[in-house]
Amino acid sequence: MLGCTPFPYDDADVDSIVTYARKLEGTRLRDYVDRNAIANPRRQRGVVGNLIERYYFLYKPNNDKRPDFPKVGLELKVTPMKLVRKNEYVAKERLVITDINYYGVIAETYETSHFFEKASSILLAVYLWEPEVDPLDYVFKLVEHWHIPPEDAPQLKADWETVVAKVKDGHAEDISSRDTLYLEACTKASDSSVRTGQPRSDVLAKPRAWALKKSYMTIVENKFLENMETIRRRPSERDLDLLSLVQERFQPYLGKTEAELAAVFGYVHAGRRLPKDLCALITKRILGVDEKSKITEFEKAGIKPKTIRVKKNGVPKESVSFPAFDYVKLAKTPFEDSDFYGYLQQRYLFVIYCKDAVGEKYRLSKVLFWQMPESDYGEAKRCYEEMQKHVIEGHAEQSVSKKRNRCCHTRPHSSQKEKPVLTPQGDLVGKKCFWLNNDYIASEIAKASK
DNA sequence: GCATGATCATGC
DNA sequence: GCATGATCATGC
Repeated sequence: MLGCTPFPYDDADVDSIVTYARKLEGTRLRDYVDRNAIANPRRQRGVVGNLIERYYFLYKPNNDKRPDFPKVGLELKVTPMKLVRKNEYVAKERLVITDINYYGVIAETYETSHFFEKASSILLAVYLWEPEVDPLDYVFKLVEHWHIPPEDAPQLKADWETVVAKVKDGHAEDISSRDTLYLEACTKASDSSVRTGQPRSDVLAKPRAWALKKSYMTIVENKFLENMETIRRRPSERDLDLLSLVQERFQPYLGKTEAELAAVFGYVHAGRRLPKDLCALITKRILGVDEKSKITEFEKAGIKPKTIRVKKNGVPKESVSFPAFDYVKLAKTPFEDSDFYGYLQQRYLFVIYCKDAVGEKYRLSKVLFWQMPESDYGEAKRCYEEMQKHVIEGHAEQSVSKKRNRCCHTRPHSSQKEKPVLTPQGDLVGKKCFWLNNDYIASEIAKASK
């Protein structure tokens, strides 16, 4: 049968292609490619994918709109993962699916869309990227025939529609990756000054492409790993996007006190106080996920659950802390490259408990997805740079007080017993971290509730 | 009562 | 034993 094709697989048979592709697992490009045959063996974008097409699947990379395996509508995607710590792999990049044509997309529905067609059948080949390693020596970790999982379809559709709605409103120039959870409209990297037309406005917009987010791809690629659980949807919930699903699940528990919730889920034990991470536990239980598991949907969208206890006056009892920072690193890292900047882009599920007007008890009052508005990054940057200035001037022990900044401050994050850490001047100072001001959080919660 | 400092609890 | 998230404690 293989004799019918010029390939080492039957290009009219998906199974044959996938079976052949799987043999990549555990091997390297070097196993198929003669180094001398490669004219320009530089590290460059897409080089691994191109070489695989040419030297493993034995076809010429095409740039036209047809699928890579046109007879069966199968799209090949070759993409890197990297190791961030022991046993923890993350996607190194988003997975770009296809360009967005602003003129075409407004005539599509999600189900008839170009994106849907391209994403419906993907041959995913994942290799392990390593610094300082020749691309020919990257090892392929995983080859999968991937389809859109049914449980992700509602969220992907919601994301797709969010982006397309902006094009329909004549605001393609306002599209941002921040608008969506799993699927994003990412800018095309080549030249950031390029602009293109859009159908319902004369304003030029950046050209963009549909891409599955990095956080999403991390989960797709880790799916063979354990301790990750998907929220099991009831039939009536099948078409809900993530926020609606979460809100629906929390609905029956709103108004209950922490003690009541703890009792419902069996966390009350004589002579023992309630666990400190009760909220995180309860969130998982309300969503029907084992307490030891991570929630697949939250990981895909990079969402962290966070308890917020709100006092009678509407202000959270505590500010929200981030991990401690390194003085030496802080001194030499610009805000835009900092860990802090990364944390600010974190998306949260705020699980909000309010103290009721009469009693003294906190009651579960609402859940809310939150992300810092971009318009506040400038204020956060001011805080960062003020702390940076203290460190550079040899006053690492000095914090940026809450009164000096609308959004954030710095504070110690260690006990006296814990050992101090080095500053650029070689002094030893107790660890500190950035915090989001509780009154800032209060105003953000109020904004979202309007 | 708030801002800031200090410490606890848990998981790896 | 440390990193991280959550919360308590105290001094103005």
